[in-house]
Amino acid sequence: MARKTRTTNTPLDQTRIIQTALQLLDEIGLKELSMNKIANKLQVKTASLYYHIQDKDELMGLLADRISSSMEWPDSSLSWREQLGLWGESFRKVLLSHRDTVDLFNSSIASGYDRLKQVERLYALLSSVGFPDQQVPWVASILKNYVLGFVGEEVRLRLNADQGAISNAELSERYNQYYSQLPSEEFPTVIRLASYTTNSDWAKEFEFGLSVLTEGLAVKLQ
Amino acid sequence: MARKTRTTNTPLDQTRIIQTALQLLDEIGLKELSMNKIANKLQVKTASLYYHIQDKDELMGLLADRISSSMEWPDSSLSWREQLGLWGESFRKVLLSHRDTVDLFNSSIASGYDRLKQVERLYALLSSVGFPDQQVPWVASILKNYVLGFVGEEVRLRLNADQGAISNAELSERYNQYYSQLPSEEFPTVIRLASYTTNSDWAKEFEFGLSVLTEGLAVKLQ
DNA sequence: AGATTAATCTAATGGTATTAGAATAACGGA
DNA sequence: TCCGTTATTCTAATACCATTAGATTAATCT
Repeated sequence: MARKTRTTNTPLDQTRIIQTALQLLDEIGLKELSMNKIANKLQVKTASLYYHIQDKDELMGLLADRISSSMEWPDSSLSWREQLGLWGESFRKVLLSHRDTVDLFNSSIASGYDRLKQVERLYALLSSVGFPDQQVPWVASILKNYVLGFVGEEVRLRLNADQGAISNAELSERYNQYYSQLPSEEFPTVIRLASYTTNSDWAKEFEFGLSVLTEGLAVKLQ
Repeated sequence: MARKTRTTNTPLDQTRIIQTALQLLDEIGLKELSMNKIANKLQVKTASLYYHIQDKDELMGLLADRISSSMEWPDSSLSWREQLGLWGESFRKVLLSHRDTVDLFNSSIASGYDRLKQVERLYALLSSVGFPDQQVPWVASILKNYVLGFVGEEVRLRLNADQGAISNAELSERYNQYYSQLPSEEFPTVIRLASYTTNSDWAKEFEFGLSVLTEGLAVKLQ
């Protein structure tokens, strides 16, 4: 009965909170992720979190930063087209590495160290390629938005499939049915292309879009 | 004392709820928009809304649909490049016509009539341009994501300026200060380009990005 | 051992979406 | 004009949410 200190739990700190929040994010998704549930998982009362963190917004920013720290970068000896291609794949991989990462990135501004570091690297790449100073942030924004938009859609549609535990073919069939029952005079093209609106090869579509961008950028570079 | 029916308020219906919600959205923004506040503005108890609407998600979808119904479409006699340029401007205008419209569009799937109608029109345009059937949804997605991403960023940065009631030049100055205090060995490019990261002419940057896309698409069409 | 600081807790505030079931209003027919 | 039926709105409750002030406990230093 004399020893008290032994029973104490491992102390709380930002790193442990972020780690647990990230784990919980993958289990229940961003919309369900609450301070209460994070505290519960840490076997701690909710208010304790606020000693280590300002508010939920800050925690979300830290989460986003933590995730983007695992980004891999292409070898700078490659051609700029190859570098941009690999950058895109790498960024997409990061966004798919944890649940709802796209929403997380969209709901917090990139002010942490790791996310700013990605900006630095992309700026440097574009600058070395030959884009004029004014256009570098513009082009970076285009590229970033493309990947975020694409993966956002990819996840939304895949989730639709997963929540029903349904295969890609079945999902396609379901879409076909939905579109077919639309008034055919109002939506002829949507109906005609119904079978193409579901995708079986996301990587291929991703690469197609990225190549549209790089071709367009190549024109601007001339 | 005999007449009762006269004092009754105008009856509630979906249209009136949507109208009021839209008004309130512009006043307080999407994050503050709650069922309680909508009901208050309608001088009605919150539960009454649920007689006319399934849940908040449905209401948000109806809102998005209502907003996108005001989209204007370019004359189909123009060249496809001009049509895409005008389409982009028109879509951007819609997204700027009400507060937080980008977030609204991103948080609800396009299943209503008006939003599907926009998809139909864009598909038809791209199809008539000569894109193969498989690529039409891909290209449409690229274009839609570009505009959504751009305006999303535009609004985020403009909000930063507005909430402090600050001019564009002052915002630029503030960014300069923030970036300058970063470690210069870690962020040389970001610091060097600091003065270009704030924009004074959003329309111009928007057009630049859209032209990158159209040039890239032109290559694919060959 | 005592005092100081750091960390966590209790308890409360004021919000959120949603629902079941009671109360009221509107309407159609006798 | 009254009655019963249906359509609409209300009351009241549930189960959450983020955040904070202030009390309490644990850890550290002298």
